[in-house]
Amino acid sequence: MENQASNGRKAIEEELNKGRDTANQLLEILVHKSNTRHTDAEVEGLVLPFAEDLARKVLISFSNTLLLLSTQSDVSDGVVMPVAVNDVSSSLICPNLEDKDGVRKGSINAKRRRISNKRNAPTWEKNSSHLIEDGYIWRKYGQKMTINAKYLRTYYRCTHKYDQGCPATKQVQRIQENPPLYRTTYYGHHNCKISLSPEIMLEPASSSDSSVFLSFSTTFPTKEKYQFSSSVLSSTKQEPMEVIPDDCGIHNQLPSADYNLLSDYELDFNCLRHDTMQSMPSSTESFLFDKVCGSDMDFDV
DNA sequence: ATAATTTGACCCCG
DNA sequence: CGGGGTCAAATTAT
Repeated sequence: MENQASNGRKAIEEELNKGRDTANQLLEILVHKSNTRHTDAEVEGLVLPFAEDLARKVLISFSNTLLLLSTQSDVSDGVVMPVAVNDVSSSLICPNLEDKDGVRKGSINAKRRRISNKRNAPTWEKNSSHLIEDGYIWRKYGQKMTINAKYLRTYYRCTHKYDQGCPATKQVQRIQENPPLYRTTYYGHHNCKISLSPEIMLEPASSSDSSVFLSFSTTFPTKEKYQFSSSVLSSTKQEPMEVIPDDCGIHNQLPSADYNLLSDYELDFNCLRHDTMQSMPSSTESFLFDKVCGSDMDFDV
């Protein structure tokens, strides 16, 4: 019992640390942005999405912390396990931004002429020790063994490609086995509209119960949902082939625990959709603040 | 029943 | 022609 409490405390600390780290990353991005000359389009198309991602993570950390705090005082509702928030050391590479050493000056000009080719320059890419969830719903449409990669590469497109004509795609390339490492490369931008629950909108100034994301807990009455969403991540759904069953031992600590936290895995509520998709057609699909930067790029079209 | 994944074929492009 | 990306029919999951 005291153990639980200390576990909870530890988890809280971890969450806070994580939030701090993420905020630092965000700061770095912003500083880097202002130190480097980028066109608006570059900032908008490359920097923003990542910054947004980081901001989201910060918010998640807040939410998790709050959740932990509230759960701690009400232990009967569920056991809070330390979610082994093994730092999601994910590094981001913005391929288009990387040439700050003057390697390729033309990119600024090239920003709009990518229409010619189908395979455009990546929007951004990210290495991660786990499968990235980014808040969007992806549909796998292929996989390939590429010539000089030892591992499979899988191809995903936005689920709304056909019903909304959303052009976004991504590739996930496993680049390392032992400490699992994936490179996720995004192409194109989402223009799909997702029904967005107003509660989920970012509302920095709400003073009282600012647990913005905790609205999930109200959206989903039972904690099964949480379990579901957390397990789905590491097991089947997303990257069946490529998924590593025992995600770098992150879950090792947790027997069958129903930890209610949103770990970085669940970070993006994408996964929550799995149980809603059939049953509730117009449901508040529950995720995404992506609307925030919904100024769909000047790209293409 | 519908939706997602699997997987070999197909289709460019260099 | 080969490689990488996508399609689509069959299969599997929900």
